[in-house]
Amino acid sequence: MPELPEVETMRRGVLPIVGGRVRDVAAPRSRRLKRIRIAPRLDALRRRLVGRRVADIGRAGKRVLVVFDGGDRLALEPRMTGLALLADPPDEEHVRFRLELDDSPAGALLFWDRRGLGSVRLMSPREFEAQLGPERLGPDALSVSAEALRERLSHSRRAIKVALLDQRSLAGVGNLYASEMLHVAGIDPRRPCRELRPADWRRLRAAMAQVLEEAILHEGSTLSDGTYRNALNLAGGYQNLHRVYDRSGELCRNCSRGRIERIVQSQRSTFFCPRCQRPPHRRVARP
DNA sequence: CATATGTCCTGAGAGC
DNA sequence: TGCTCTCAGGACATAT
Repeated sequence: MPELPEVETMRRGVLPIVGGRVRDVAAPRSRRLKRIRIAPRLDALRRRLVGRRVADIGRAGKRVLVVFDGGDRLALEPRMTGLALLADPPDEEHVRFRLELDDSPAGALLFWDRRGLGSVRLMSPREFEAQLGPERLGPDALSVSAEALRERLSHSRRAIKVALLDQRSLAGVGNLYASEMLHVAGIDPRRPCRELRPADWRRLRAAMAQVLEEAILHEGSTLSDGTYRNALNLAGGYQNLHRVYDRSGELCRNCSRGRIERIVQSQRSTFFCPRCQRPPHRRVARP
């Protein structure tokens, strides 16, 4: 489930192809598996990309962007099980797309995706603006200010955990890191955004930066299914530092007394410590 | 307008 | 053992 830290790790891992020139593109077919979304069609993609140089590797929320000279961008969207790889893939069957390169230390950039919910899309600058511009994608969670965070979310009636997953409001946070950052901030995931106070937003912003930066340092989280890998097909290490995610019934690593609970919000699992993430005391009205 | 729900997809694991 | 069922949750389309 690549979220911001995993996708940022992919981005950094793919940086060696900057300067490379596209020799060809390929979308290997597996008889057994459905085809992932690739746009435009492969022949059009080939026409537009062969001969182009890779100018940069960027990131838009949870997508890796291969930026070509001329400004077109190839957006690799991993969704649940997608990987951007320079090394040999976990298996050949699930390789969905190849960008073959000259003048690059890596011969090819691969998009591998076991479940096939991901996509590969080439966008002109106009298309990029329409599909992944500020109208569609909120400020990046790694750099958002406390003020912008509050401005984007504080009017919502939704529970804070649910709102954090809305990519239009804030880009990059997914199910796992939403639980983790709310635990560090000491905020109950069920609290409606409108009831959070300025101090809560400041703590949340600090916890967000702390958790995401720490996770990037450890190259993301490889969960028990082992799917997520960096660009060299190596597992991440942040799963060993999870405070609440997938730790139901275990002791809280902060207070050592609460037991982590699992609840369901918007059909997704949320994990929290009922001791460390209590609802706030009501302010007592003075006479 | 904001928010909620259904859908896609594959493989792992549970239960019988 | 092998079958069926459920679940995981990204983003988007559709419904309320």
